[in-house]
Amino acid sequence: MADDVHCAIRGVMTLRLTERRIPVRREGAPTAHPSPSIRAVPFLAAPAETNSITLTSRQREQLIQIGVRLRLPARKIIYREHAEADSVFAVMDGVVKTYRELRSGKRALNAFLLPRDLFGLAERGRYVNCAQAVTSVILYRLSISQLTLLLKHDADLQFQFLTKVTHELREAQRRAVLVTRRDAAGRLAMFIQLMAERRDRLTLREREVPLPMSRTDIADYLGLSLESVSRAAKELRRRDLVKFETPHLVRILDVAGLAEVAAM
Amino acid sequence: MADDVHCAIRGVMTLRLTERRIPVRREGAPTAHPSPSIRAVPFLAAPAETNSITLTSRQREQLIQIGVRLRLPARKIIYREHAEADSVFAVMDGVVKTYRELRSGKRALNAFLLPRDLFGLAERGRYVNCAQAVTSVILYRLSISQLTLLLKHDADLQFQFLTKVTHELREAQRRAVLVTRRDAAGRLAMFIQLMAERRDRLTLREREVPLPMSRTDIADYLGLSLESVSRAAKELRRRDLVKFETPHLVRILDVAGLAEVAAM
DNA sequence: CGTCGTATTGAGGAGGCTCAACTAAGGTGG
DNA sequence: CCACCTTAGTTGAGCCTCCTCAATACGACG
Repeated sequence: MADDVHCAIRGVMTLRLTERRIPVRREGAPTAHPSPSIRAVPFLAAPAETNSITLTSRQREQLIQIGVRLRLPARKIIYREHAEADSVFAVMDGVVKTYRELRSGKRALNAFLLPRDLFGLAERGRYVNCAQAVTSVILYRLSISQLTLLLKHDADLQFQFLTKVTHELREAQRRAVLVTRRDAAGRLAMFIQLMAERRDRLTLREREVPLPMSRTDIADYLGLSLESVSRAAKELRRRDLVKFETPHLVRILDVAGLAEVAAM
Repeated sequence: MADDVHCAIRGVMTLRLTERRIPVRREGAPTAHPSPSIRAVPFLAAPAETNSITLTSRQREQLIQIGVRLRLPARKIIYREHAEADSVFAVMDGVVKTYRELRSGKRALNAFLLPRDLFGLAERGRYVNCAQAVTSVILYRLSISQLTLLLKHDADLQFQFLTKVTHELREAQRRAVLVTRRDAAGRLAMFIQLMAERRDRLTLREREVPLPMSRTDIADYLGLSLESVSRAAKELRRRDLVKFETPHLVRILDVAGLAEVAAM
C-alpha cells in the first residue's frame, strides 16, 4: 500500500517532468492522426472550405502503402545535410527541427515541424539541411522514388503536395522577413504568436503555448543569441504580455498587446 | 550627314544609358525564351540530366494557350499585397521584385525574379506580397483557375511546377539563413554571388554581374540600411574582391576571396 | 546650368553579441 | 540518501556593429 502510493507519486512526477521536457502526448494524441495528413492553407480562395486541405481516404491509403511508420526518441538525428535523400517524412506526432551547420560553428534553424508537416527537402538527390527530433516523435517515412511515381500518377494528390510546398514557401518568406527586424522582443513575440497559431484550437483557447524546444533552438531560429532570447522573454514578462509557467510553457496574458509588439 | 552622326551618337548614348539603368537586352535576349520556361534545380538526383528542368514543347503550347504575354515598363506595379489573386506570372525578360510593406514604413524584399522565374504567390486567393518591375519586363500571365485545371489534368506539367516551388522554397530558406548574419560585407558578398550564379554562363565567364536594382532594393533584400550596403560595397572594393564599374555593374576580381567573405 | 533622384560619406547613439559568473534542476554514483 | 556533475537557463559588463540623421557628391535630364 505504501509502495503503491509511492509508485503513484513517482509516476505522476515522472509524467509531469516528461510533459515538461518532451510533451509528446497532448490532447489529440497519436490516435488523432492515425494516417498521414497534411496541413496547409491553400493558395486558391476556398469558397466553403476550411483553412486546411484534406486528403481523401483513398489518398491516405496510397500513402500508407508506400510509407513506413517510425517512432524516434528525442534528439535523434533523422538525416544530415548532404546525405543521400531517399525519403520524405510526414510528422504524425512530436516536433522536429531542420537546420544547417554553419562554418562558424553556429547553426541556423530553418523550421520547426509539427504534426501534419512534411520535411525532407532535397536538391539533386541530397538533403539541403539536417533534421533532428526535438521531442520523441512519430513519423511517416515515404520513399521519394515511390512518392514521385504516385504523384505523377495521381494529379489530385500531387496538387495537395503542391499546395503544401507553396504553404511552406510562404512560411519561409515570412520567417525571412521576421529575422530582418532588429529588436529581440519583437522577434520573440512573433515566434510565440507563430507557435500559438500552429497549435490546435483546443489549447489556443487557454492561451497556453508549449515551447518544446530549448532556448538555444529558439535563438538559432530567430537569429539571436541565447542570452538575447532570455532577456527578450524577461522583457515580455515585465510588460505583462506573457508569463512563462515553465521555460517550455508560456501563457499569453495580453493577446492584443503581444500582437502590438509582434507587428512590424 | 552631321545630323545623322548626331542622331547616331545620341542613339548610342541613349542605348548605353538604358543598358546601365535597365539592362533588358542581354545576350540571350527575349528571343532566347520565346515560350514559357521554368528554371529550377530538381530535388531528385538527375542521372544524365542538366541542373535545370525543361518543359516539353507540348507543355509550352498548353501554357501559351492559357497565358497572355505582357510588356511592362520599369517601376510598374504588377500587383499589390492582399489584392485578389487571379494570375501567376512567368518572367520572360527583365527583373521583378516582390516585397512587403511594413508598418514601420520600411519594405522587406522577398525576392528578385529573373527570366524563367515564377511569381504570384497567393494565400486563400489573395497575394501575400507586392510585385513591381525593376527593369522593363516581359511577362507571361497565366490565369490561376485555368492553370489549376491544366495542372490537375497534366501530372507531368504539375510535377515541373512542384519542382519549381520546391526550388523556391530552398532559395527562401537560404535567404532566411543569409539575413541572420551580422556583418554587412558578408551579406553583400553572398548577394553578389547569388546574382552571379543566376546569370547565364555567358557573362559569368567575364565575371561581370549586373545589379539592375537600386541600393535601396539591395538593402531591403538584405535587411540592411542603404548606407550599410554602400559601406559594405566600399569594404569589398578596398579588399580588391570586386570592382564597381558602375553602381549597377560589379566585376568580381577575386572569386575565391569573395567566396571566403561570403561563407558563413 | 540648375534641379532632382540616387549614391556616398561622416558623426553619434542604440541594440545585440561576447565573455563570464551564477542559479536551478536532473541524473549518477557512492 | 546525499554529494557531485552535467545541462539549461538567467543575469551582468563592456564591446562592436549597424542604424539614424545629416551633409555632400554624382549623374541624368530638362
